Amino acid sequence: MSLRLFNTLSRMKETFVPLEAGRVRMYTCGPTIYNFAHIGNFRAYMFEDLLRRHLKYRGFQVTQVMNLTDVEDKLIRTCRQTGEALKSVTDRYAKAFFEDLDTLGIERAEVYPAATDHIPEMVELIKKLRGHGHTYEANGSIYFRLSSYAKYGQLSHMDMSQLQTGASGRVDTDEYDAEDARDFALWKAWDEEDGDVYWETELGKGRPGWHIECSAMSMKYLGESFDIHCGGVDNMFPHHENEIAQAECATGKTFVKYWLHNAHLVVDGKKMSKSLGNFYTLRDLLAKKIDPLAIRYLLIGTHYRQPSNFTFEALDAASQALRRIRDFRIRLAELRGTGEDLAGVCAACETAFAEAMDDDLNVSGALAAVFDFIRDVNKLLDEANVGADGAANALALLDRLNAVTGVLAPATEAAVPQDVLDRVMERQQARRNKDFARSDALRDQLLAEGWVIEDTASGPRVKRA
RNA sequence: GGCGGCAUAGCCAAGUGGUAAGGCGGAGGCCUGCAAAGCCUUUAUUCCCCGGUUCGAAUCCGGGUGCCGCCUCCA
Repeated sequence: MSLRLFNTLSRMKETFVPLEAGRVRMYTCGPTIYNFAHIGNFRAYMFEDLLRRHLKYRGFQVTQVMNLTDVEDKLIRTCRQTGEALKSVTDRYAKAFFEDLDTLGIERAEVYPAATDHIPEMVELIKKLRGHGHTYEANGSIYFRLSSYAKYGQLSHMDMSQLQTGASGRVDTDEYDAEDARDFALWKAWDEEDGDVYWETELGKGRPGWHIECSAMSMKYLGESFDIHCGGVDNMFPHHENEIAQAECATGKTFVKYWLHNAHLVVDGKKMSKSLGNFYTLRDLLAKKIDPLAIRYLLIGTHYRQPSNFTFEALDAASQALRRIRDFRIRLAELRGTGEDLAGVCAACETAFAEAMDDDLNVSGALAAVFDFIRDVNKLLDEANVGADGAANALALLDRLNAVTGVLAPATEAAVPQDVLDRVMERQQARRNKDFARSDALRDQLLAEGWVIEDTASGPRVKRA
């Protein structure tokens, strides 16, 4: 079975066939680095991480590009208000962004181009569009003339004549000098509010419009046509439509083959907002001592095109699920001797897992296969039929599937302190002496300190609570 | 006002025409000195509501209700 992905262009699942055999080039819309990213943002990056990991699992060589938007209206406003230099703000939040990616186990993309490092590329692209007659100038700014591109709206399937200007309430249309409010800026002429944020270019003194960076940088690193472009559903219109218009009007080629959009995250069934008190950055959750892998588990657990409901109850369930996985790995790692090689159950699990993932990244189905496997193997372990060889096969399988999901790794256990080990031994001695009052007291005491004691056939096992 | 998506158990969540995956939680049992872990049984006669199509609908169609997204720089 081959990988099928839901393409927004066709609104259908399509068999994935890359432009170049064995290789995937993908562009994923990245953050505006003017603040800490919130868990809704991370849902998008998590989905893209899952996609790249599965592509790699399926043997593709992946080149992923994620932009960092480091010049933009809000950013300039912030700098104006605080007096801090643009670069200083963006450096700080870029650093925080990468720390957060590491915390969540999100793999690094191959390239993270920043907009301000690619002004010449954007200027070149705008010049090309101007040469092809797709632009006009007004008060020093350069706009893209939408009416010059008949295919506009192909992605969002929007009927341009039905759009209500300013309906979102997000834009003060008076700010625009465009001939038609639907035209968008490619290059914005400098004005006083921009302060020292400007570039002197052939297009004049100013700064790029937001959409142009993605067209310019994606084509620079991935070519004029590439395989996959991802982003949140909110970016479908107008951002991605504009990217298509800019790229295809400049090159005359198809820009992107597969467009993938992730649905949003809600918290307790409601839109995340500061006024509702349900707005969380990753750092907010870490401050609550939440296991970042539980956040990863939760974010990954809902199919990317379904709205996901983030609740603390679900987060707790995710922690418990991780514990089950980790305990299972501990149990396997302790096995000695020889026995059942588990080849059959391993193969069945991997097939079911891969088929689910191939179906537009059905990660819920894939994880269900893993839990079926865990239950089946636990049963065999209870029957004492498995040895180190079978355990090695099972652990190797978990490692392979962990490379895709990132939630099947062993617990990172710090060494157990000697005084804890001493008391475990003391308890064991008390048990041999049938002094259960003493042994239970020691167990309670250790539990209160965060250590769980489990008595197994081969002796006591110590774990973090 | 226009366009699009979603609604499945206490919670999270698969399934999109053939009789409800999986995880968490709850209940009972096995194991255990007692626990924990693990295993077994159980927990939605039913998939937001009302109609319709069909031998058959959570799945298709129509109408509601609710939530979410977009309508010119929000993942």
